[in-house]
Amino acid sequence: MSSVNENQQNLDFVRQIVADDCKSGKWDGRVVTRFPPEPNGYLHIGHAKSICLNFGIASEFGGKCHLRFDDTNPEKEEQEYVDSIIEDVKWLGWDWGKNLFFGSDYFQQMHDWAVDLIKKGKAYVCDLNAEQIRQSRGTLTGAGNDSPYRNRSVEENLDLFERMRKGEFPDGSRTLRAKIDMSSPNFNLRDPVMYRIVHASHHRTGDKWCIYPMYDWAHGLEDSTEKITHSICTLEFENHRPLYDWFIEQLGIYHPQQIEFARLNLTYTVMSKRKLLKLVQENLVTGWDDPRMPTICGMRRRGYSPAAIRSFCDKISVNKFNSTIDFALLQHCLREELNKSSPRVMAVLNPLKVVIENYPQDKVEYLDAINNPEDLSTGTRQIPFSREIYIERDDFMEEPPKKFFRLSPGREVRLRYAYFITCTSVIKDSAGNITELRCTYDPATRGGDAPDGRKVKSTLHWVCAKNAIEAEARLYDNLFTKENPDEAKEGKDFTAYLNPNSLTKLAGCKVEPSLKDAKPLSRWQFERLGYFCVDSDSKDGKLVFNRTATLRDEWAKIKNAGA
RNA sequence: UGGGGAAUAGUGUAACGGUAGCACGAGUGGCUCUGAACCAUUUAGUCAAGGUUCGAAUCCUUGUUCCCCAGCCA
Repeated sequence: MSSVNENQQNLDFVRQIVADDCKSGKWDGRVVTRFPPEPNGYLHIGHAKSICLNFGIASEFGGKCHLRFDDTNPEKEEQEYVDSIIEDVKWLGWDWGKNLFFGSDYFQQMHDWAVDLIKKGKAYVCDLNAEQIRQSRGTLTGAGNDSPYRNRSVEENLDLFERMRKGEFPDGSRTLRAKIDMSSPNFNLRDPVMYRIVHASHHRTGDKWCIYPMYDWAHGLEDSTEKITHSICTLEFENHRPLYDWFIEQLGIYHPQQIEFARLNLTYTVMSKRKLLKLVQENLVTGWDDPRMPTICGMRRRGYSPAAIRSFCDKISVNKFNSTIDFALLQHCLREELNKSSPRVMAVLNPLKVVIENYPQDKVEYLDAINNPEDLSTGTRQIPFSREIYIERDDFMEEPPKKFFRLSPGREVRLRYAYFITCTSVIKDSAGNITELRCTYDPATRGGDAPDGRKVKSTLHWVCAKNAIEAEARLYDNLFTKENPDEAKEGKDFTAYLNPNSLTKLAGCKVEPSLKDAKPLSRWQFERLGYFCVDSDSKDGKLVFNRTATLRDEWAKIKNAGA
């Protein structure tokens, strides 16, 4: 936990408010935030922004952050989502201690407060159906009309509300509404619905209730009950703040401050739960945890580390206007973190066999390789080398262009941690495809350095053919081809911009033997290729790797510029 | 058309009346047993027009553009 330095500048606007409040003693120095997801979907990177904001503030200011499920709509919510959300927040590295709450735990209290409001003449039972309410709500410029049931007596309202609660009326037949102002320019104040009748089983309260509170009524009460100081939510709730305040003021209960910030948008992705759900339901991806999804579980499976996501949330800061973050920034945060933390290993994705003709037939020797040059405390390992090895097909060109430094006929390169080799001949099949390379090695360059000081332009990764492990690699690209898939042309929706090449499966990859017992979710850097993560589909003897991200690739740029 | 918000390099974000800075991206060079990392360096910005002021991204006025709101969703 870090504490906020008094002199620290550059606080985002939310932290600035919190800092000011701490200074003025507004909340007696308390800082209590909350992350209040509805358990109706999986968490995504946009939620991570909110999670890091709320838990981050609590941590920095010596406060607490509650994890609270806003489970007021039994028709959409499920235990499966509760479980996944708990797992994801935990995985991101945050701890709510004992402060795990559910809005549904407060249903009785909310009900009693509603009765209070009825008694004060501030709420009434309305018999209009949904369509009638919509029609009487008015328009952007014109006031709405009072419900004909607006002036029922307190006694009648009390009686009807009680009968609503007992289940005497069918779904949608009545609501409890706040009596505010049907002519308010703010729609949220035009007698908003507080309770609706829904005879549905709730994942936690079962059939105890058949009336369920609406978000606006419930949320402030939840915050108030938990003595939240700063109730941080997204921009679209700005219009709701007057209602949030109104309910709490009418009840005369503890009053937290609602603060709104802009939600996250990322290029080449969609972020709404509805759209992500559609991708899952229509099998456009393999599930919520498809490594191409911006969900936390998808990113975890892809190989993102919690630290990388936290660093990203840190860098994007928080503001009050909509913006779209360049996916490259996320990628930068990822690489920055994985570069420090990932053990290096050699793997060949598209193998090309190389026979070293002057190397003894049956000899196998072991060479020292550094596990992580960014962290030498991780030590070294030994990798086998023999007469036949695999190199990357892309690392050889028969007729190399000027800036191609890798292997070509007659050229000498280094095999990482091993020897200098020179290509002596190219073997092709009848169709003219290269099937094998013949090379010679210089025994004096063992380990990778030439005693005579001569240099090579390039170092290649390789895997010993005799000891290689077969593996599958799944390479990912953006799920969408368009920077903003939401900006769909007429008659199309975001799915029209799905990238047909977002997944490439490569079978027959060769990885070094040290990876034999690599555990699912373990993260590695395949030297010169990128960061890879063992997929949960891996079984004994059948390793599957997800490419988390490529390394930055200068040669690819040169190549593409030439094309 | 009513109400609520917001505008700073390509992108994101600081500067709280006193030198417009940082990060990502892009470019160039260096280094290199990863064409990675790292180092150096270049590029490029205050929505517009007025006003206040010695001095304005910041304060005032007017305008422009963008986002949100008419669920018994959250």
